[in-house]
Amino acid sequence: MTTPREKIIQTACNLLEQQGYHASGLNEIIQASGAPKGSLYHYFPGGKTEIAVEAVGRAAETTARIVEEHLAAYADPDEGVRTLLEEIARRVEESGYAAGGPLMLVALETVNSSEPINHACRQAYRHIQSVFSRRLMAAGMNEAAADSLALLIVSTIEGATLLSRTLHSPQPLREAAGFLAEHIRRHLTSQPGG
Amino acid sequence: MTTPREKIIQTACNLLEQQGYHASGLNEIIQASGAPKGSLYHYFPGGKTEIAVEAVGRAAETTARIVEEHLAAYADPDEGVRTLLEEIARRVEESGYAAGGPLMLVALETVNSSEPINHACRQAYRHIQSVFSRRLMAAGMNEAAADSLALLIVSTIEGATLLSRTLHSPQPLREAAGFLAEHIRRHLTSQPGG
DNA sequence: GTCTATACGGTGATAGAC
DNA sequence: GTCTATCACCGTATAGAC
Repeated sequence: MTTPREKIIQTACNLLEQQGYHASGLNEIIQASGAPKGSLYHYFPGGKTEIAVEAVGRAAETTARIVEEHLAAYADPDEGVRTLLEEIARRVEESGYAAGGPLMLVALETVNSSEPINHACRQAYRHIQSVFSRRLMAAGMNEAAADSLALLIVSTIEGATLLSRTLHSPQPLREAAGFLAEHIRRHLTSQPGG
Repeated sequence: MTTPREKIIQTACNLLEQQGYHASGLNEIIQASGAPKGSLYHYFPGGKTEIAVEAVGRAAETTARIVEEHLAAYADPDEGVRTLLEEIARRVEESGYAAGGPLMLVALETVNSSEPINHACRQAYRHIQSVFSRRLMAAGMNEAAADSLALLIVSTIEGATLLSRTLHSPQPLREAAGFLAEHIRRHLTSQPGG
């Protein structure tokens, strides 16, 4: 069942990722989604803000699922993170550096202008952080250390994606992949249960 | 000598940093700068795009100077980077997470929509990267290794700033400070001349 | 639920007087 | 150099018919 509401949210996800909040007009979103134009405010009484909040939540779910899949596919978290970064680099490059980091642009644009959207972005990043953190705890780290390292992982991924897109090069993401994998492995092997 | 052109560029720097390109209107920039409104296209025949290009260049110079000062103030690059990150965290926190990372927002907004502005952002990041790289080479690293590590440093700073602003917490920047300093020190001590 | 029409303010940019 | 007036377009949001 693909409701008009669903199509609008998914289209908004892509447009916000590539263009950002202010550059993505309501008309553009509706037209690209193929959803009926007249029922926009029927499905989203909160207007553009509500669409963005829903899109950010959707982007967070999608991202968290991808992260989980990569982390679950390898016996060691450092290898999971490394392949995740390589996959991100592949996707960013494949899109011609037009896509990648579905949250960062909206997060920055709205940090000072929309409390509801900022709240959604915070929840999104905290959710993704928790996925990394749980995996690190399962590998033997205590909660505080896992949370700290998970936050660093998310920060590094976002920064490397930002630089890769801006510089039109996968190098920042590839550098980050090696750096993160090395750091994670070191922290795990220095743990009591390592 | 503070020409109207100069005032406009500096005002644009601040507004672009806080709100981004699409959210900062020409009227807003002119009014906030106190510059005469009628001479906008006399000083900037290229319109809004030219203002943004100039502002990005100015932001890059300012940032590079701050980085250089911190790196020059310490005998070891890892300590310079650590205090730089702490200074950034202080500034971001002090602004109420409204400012920080003068380039990232414009860089992301324009990566797919304005070639001239993207070019300015690329030059800006490359310039800042070279400041780190030169300091690492002075500490004994070879050029390739220094460039790689410098790119990672820039990526990590940008990502941590992004997360700190979004989450309204200095923690991402503080985590990044410790991890980067540790990583840099390790790389330097494993070098031949370390 | 979906449509069309429209209100209302804003945008970047230009023209021409001074 | 600076001003005012104005352009054509776009934005979000709403009203009312069906």
